[in-house]
Amino acid sequence: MATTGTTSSSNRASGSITLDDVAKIAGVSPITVSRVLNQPEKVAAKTLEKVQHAIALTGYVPNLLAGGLASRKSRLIAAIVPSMANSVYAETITFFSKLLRESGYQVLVGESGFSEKQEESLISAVLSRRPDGIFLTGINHSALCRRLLVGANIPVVETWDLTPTPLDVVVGFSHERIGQAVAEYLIAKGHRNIGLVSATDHRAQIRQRAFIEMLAKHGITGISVSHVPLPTNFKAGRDGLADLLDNGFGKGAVFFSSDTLAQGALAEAQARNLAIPDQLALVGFGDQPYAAYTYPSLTSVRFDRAEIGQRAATALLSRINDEVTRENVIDVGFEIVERQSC
Amino acid sequence: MATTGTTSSSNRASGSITLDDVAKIAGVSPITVSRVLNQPEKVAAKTLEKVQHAIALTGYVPNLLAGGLASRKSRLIAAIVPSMANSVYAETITFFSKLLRESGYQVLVGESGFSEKQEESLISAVLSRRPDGIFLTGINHSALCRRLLVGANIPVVETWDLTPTPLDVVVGFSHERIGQAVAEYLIAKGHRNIGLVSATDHRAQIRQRAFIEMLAKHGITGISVSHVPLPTNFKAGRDGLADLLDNGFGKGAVFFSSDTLAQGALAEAQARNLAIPDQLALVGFGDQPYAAYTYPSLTSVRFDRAEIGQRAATALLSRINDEVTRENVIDVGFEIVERQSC
DNA sequence: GCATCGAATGTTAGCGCTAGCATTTAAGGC
DNA sequence: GCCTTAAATGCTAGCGCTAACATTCGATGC
Repeated sequence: MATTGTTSSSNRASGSITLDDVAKIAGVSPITVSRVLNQPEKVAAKTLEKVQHAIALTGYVPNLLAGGLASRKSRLIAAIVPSMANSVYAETITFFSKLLRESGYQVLVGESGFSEKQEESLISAVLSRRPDGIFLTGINHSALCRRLLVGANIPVVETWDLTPTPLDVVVGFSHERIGQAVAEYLIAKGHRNIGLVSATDHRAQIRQRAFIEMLAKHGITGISVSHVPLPTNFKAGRDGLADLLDNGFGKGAVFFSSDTLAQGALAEAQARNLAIPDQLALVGFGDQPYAAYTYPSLTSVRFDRAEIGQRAATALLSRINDEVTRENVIDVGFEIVERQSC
Repeated sequence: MATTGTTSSSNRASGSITLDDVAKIAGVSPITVSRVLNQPEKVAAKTLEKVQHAIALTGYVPNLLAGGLASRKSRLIAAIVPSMANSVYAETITFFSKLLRESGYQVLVGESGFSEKQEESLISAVLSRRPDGIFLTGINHSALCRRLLVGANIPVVETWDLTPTPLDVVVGFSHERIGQAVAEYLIAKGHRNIGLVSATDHRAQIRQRAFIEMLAKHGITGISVSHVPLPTNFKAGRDGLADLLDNGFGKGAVFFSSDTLAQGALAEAQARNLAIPDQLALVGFGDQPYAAYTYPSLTSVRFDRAEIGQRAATALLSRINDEVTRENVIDVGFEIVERQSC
C-alpha cells in the first residue's frame, strides 16, 4: 500500500525535480544533462536543445550541494572583511563579487569586526562549505587561522596591505609608505604643527608609526594624537578633532585615518568657525566618492578599491584554474589627491 | 603496485579528513561522530569526549556540502539587497547575519543593483545552493522570481516595505505614510515652497507620490522635483539641490530621498552661503549615524535598520523551525527626528 | 528470573550529482 | 567496402554525510 512504484522511489523523496527527472523527460542519460549545464560545448546541438527544453519545462534548479560534493568544486568563494557597513570594504567586495560571478562563482561574505578571534570562527565556519578560494582583509591572522587555511589547501588572497611573505598572494598597498608620504606632503606644504586622529586597527597603526617617524626625521616632534574607537564614524571625527583642539592644538594640519573621520572633523571645524585650510588643514584617507564634493573639498589618499577587488578576483581565478602565475605580491599603489582642505 | 589497501580506497580520494576517519580514530561508528557535531546531547559524556578528542587531533572540518545534501538542510540563508556599498542595507544585513550566525546559519548576500532582472538571476543562482530561507529587499519581484521562490518552497522574508499580501512574511515600514508625514511636518513648520530631490527606486517613488499628494491636499502644488540616478551619493545631493536652486527654487524646504543626498545638499548650500534652515530647510531620510552630527544637524526620518534585520531573522528562524506564527506583516514604524536643518 | 523500557549506539541505504572510463555513433580515407 | 579517428553519449561507482530504523545494553519492576 505504501509508495512502492515499479522503479522503487526513495522514502526520503524531496518532491523537487532532479537531474534524473530532466534526463528521463529529455530521453538522455543523467550525465548528458550534467554536461548541458557544465560543458555545453561537448553536447551536440540537437541534444542540447532537447535537454534545455526539458529543463525549462520542469523548472529544474540544479543542486550545487550535490554537484559540489561530487566534483569537489563548490563554486563558492569566501570573503572576510572587517565590516560591511564601512563602504570602502563593501566597494571592494562589490567589484570582487562582480568579476567572480561572471565566472560562475558566488561570494560568501563574513564580518570579522576587526577581531582576530572572530576571524578564526568565521574561517572555520566557512571552510565547512568547501570554498574554492578565500579573500582575507589584512595580513595579520592568528596561528589557528593560518593552520586552517593551509589545511584547506585552497587559494588565499590577502588584501588591503602588503607583505613579502603572503600566505599565497597579496593585493594591496603600503601603509608605511602612505604614512611617510603624507608626512612629507605636510612638511612640503609648510606645516610644522601637526596632529593625527586615528583608529586603532593594524593598518591605521602602521600608517601612524611611519607618519610620526618621518616627521621626527625632519625634526618635527610632539605630534598631537587622538585615538578613536572602531568602527570609525562621522561623530568620532568630530570628537577626535575636538579632542586635539581642546588640548591646545592651534593652527596646523591634521591627518585622519579615514575620510569619514575627516568629514566629521570638517563639521567640527565649521561649528568652531575655523577657516580651512588656513587655520586648520585636513587630510583624509581613502578618497571616498564624496571627498571631492565636500565644502571645502577634502585632500585625501587615494587607492583603487575596485582594482583591489578585481585583482584579488583574478588572482584567485588564475590559481583555481592552475594557471602559472609567479606574481604573488601585487601593489596597487596610492596617491595623495590635493584638494581644498590642505 | 597502485594504492590497493585492504579496505580498497577510492580513486578519487581527496586526502582531506572525513567523518569516517574521525570515527575510526575514536573507535565509534560514523553516525556517532555526526551526533557529536549536531546533537551532542544525545551522546554519552564519555563518548563525547573521546570523539571531540579525535576531532581536535585530526583537525577535522565537517563538509557541509555532504551534510546538506544528506539532511536537506544547508544552514545557509540567502539575502538580496540593492547595494552593499549603501550602508543602510549593509547595516540591516549585519544585524540579520549576526542573529542567524548565532543559530548556526550563514548568510549569502547578493547585490541586485536595484534591477529586477539582476534579482532574478541572483535568486536563480542562489537557489541552487538550497538555502533554508531567503531575505529580499522590497516587495516588487518579477513573475519569474515569484515562481522560483514558490518552487523552492522555503521561507521568504521581504523587507523595507509593507504589503498586505507578502509572499510569506514582510518586515518594514510604510513609505506612503512617510511621504504623508513629511508633507504634514513641513506644512506644520509653515513651509509653502517645497522641493523634492529623489532617487527613482520603487520605494522612493512611493514616498514621492504620497508626499506630493498630501501637499496637494493642503493646497500646495507646483512642487519642484529633481530626480537623481541610482545609487544615490553625496555628489548627487549637491547636484540635485543645485538643480532646484538654478531653476528658481528660492527660500523653502526640500525633502531628500536619502540622508546621503541631504548631506551633499548641505555642502551645496554652504558653498552658496545659504542660511540653514532660514533660507533653506532640509529633511533627509534614513537617520544615518552622522545625521545628528553634521553642521547643522540634519532633520531626518528614522526607522530601525537593526530591528528590520533582527525581526527578519527571527521570522525566518521561526518558520524554519515550523513554529506557529500568525504574524506575517511586521511594521517597524518610523519617526521624524527634528534637528537643526528643518 | 525474565519481560519492559529508555538511553546509547550501530546498520543500511541513499541525498543528487559528476569523474573516469567504456561504449557507441558519425565522419572520413583509401 | 572496411579501417581509423574523433565526437557524442552512457555506465559505474562513489563524493561525505545523515534519516530511519534496528540493535544493544543496563536498569528496573514484580
